[in-house]
Amino acid sequence: MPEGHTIHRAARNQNKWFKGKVLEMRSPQGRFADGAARLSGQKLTKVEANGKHLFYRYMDSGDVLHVHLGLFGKFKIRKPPFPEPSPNARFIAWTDEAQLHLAGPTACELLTPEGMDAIKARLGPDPLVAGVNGAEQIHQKLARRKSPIGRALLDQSVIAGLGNVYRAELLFLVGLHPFTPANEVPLEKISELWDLSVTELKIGEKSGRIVTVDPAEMGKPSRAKLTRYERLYCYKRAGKPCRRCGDTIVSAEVDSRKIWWCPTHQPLTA
DNA sequence: GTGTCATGCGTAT
DNA sequence: TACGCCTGACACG
Repeated sequence: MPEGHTIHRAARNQNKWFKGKVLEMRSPQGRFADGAARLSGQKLTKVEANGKHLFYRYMDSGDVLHVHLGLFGKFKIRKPPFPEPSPNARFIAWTDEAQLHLAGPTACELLTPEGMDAIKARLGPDPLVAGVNGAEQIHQKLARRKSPIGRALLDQSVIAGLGNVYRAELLFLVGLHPFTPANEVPLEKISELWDLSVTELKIGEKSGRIVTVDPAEMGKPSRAKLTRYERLYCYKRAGKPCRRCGDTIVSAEVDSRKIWWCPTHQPLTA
């Protein structure tokens, strides 16, 4: 389930197990055989997350492993005794203590540091990178865009790390209709959106799932007590009542991705 | 068991 | 705008 929170969580977890360690590596599926052969036996300096991208730094050689999970990619961390890797594993990498198992990524490639910088350069601010305030930057990028804010939020060069779930939920939380022209969203609203992104993605990174609903509104004591059907306000809730006002959640397609909103909380003419 | 859809994105048209 | 890539979950029968 890869939006930015998943990627940062993966980096944190993988650093815990593999940072500073010499990793053996191979590609059961074969599509990363050359890369695995090159990296195998190298010491992994650290894992960095930026938006939905992961960069594995090998400072001794300068090699960078770039992974993007896309829609289907998944990591597993396994403890010994290691089970047989699935034949479709793009790579497995391991020490004596743990094994990292990757399947189904959109990107798994070797880069130079320059190649990594080029990818980072085209990403907008990432709410999960500490110490960044992206509001001004985002506002400037949107200044000349008449296209809908609902499209802009999935553009990784505007803001890095949001996916379709956070898009719908954040727009609900700030009360913006997804079809609002991006350049008509005032800086204060962008600021609100940015701050909420930080808050919500942090919650997602900690818990490992996207939970935007305030548990008190559902009469629950904590986020952890919410059922899978109670965690979101809008995403995939077409035809259901808004949790706050009871109006019917509606949906539409933007660039062949679905989006959901509450007509009352997110009027087009705000 | 089969079919559809999905938290993504690059490339071709 | 459409398609291809890649996998797993779930609805349906």
